[in-house]
Amino acid sequence: MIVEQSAEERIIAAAKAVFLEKGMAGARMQDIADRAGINKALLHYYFRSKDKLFLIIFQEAVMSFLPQIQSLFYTAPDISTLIRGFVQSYMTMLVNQPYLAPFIIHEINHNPSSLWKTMNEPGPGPFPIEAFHQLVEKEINLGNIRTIDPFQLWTHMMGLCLFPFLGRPLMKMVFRFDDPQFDAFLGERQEEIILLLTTSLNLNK
Amino acid sequence: MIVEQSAEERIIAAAKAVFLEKGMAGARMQDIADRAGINKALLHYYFRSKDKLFLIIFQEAVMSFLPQIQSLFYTAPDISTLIRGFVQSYMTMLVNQPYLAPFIIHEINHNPSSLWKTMNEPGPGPFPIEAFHQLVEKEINLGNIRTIDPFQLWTHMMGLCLFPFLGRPLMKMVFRFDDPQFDAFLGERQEEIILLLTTSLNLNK
DNA sequence: GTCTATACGCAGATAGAC
DNA sequence: GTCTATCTGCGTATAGAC
Repeated sequence: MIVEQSAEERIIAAAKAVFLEKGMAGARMQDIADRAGINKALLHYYFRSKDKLFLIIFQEAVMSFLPQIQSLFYTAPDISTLIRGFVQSYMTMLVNQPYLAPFIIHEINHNPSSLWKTMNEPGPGPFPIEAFHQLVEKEINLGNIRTIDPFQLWTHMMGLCLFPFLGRPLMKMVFRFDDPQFDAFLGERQEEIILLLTTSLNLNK
Repeated sequence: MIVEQSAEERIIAAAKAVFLEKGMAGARMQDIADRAGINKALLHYYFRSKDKLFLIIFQEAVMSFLPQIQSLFYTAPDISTLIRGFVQSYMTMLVNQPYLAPFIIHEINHNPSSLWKTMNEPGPGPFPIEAFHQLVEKEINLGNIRTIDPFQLWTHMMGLCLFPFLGRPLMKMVFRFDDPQFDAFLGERQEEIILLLTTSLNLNK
């Protein structure tokens, strides 16, 4: 069933598509208006400026970019299950939103202040780093994994999952992959990352 | 001793600084002229357009971004030495060029065609993926490392080293690190990456 | 709320003097 | 080669009719 969208909803959807693909500096209000099926003036009627509209899209994007793994912490019986669940759900999300990672990386490096605006909002923080910290230390004390800095482990997980979505054009060129080959590579990568992390942490007893 | 630079050299240096910091869409010809100590007209005298100037800087950046590890292949006695040499030299380069990684990632995703122009130039290819492929397969056949797709290993190495330089603002926020803390984190990261890779490949006998 | 028309500033590129 | 002055188009934002 097709639902009628209000002008405001159509603008948000259009702005999200254009900003994520082109970035703040490359996006054009005209493109957003065209995609939403309205004209430029109406954009300024609903949202005063390009900056205001961008901030809304940016904040929404940051929230979906930072892994929402609170639930994983409370359901995963051990860190092996956590890693597996994280890698699978995070990479699936990235496959479905191919522009998200390059967008976030670019914008946080060029306008860090908008990142802080996002963080100073009410509600639960975007990522429970303390909980992750405690879980890793618990597993180390139990002798389940080797000694490792939780910050380093977090960076491993993020970097291993994210890089293919950031460097895709480069990798396609260096590897001489076409799109189907790259998709196959991504599919195999989930298990490879899980294997890499678990073997290094001594989880594959 | 201070060497006199020609106007053309000063422009290239200024363009490199501005383009890497702001990106193609965010860079301004006026900024480049100011930094080079000349005026806008002279930019167009030496380089016909912003696009032409950008392409020069972009090609140079890609060459320094793709690891130049040909020499490592011929001097490293084994893959453990290769990994260690790669991680140390690559991360040192990235520390010294903090804008390089975000710049490349953004531009290749927004103008992939310029990447192909870069690659179709004469001279040695930017990265000897075949040589890497053969080395990994040789080590697998010798029983020195576990079975692994060389493309996956390459992606591990790149992603693990690069991500902190791409997500720095995000990580500083999530980890609540200031600059000295982040630098210390980067220093420790080199050995952590080497440990992660070697233990997972069964190289730490 | 939605539109057309337009004001305003900015940035890339050029003309032409020296 | 290097400069000042200027042209031109584009993009954000606003004015005002309906």
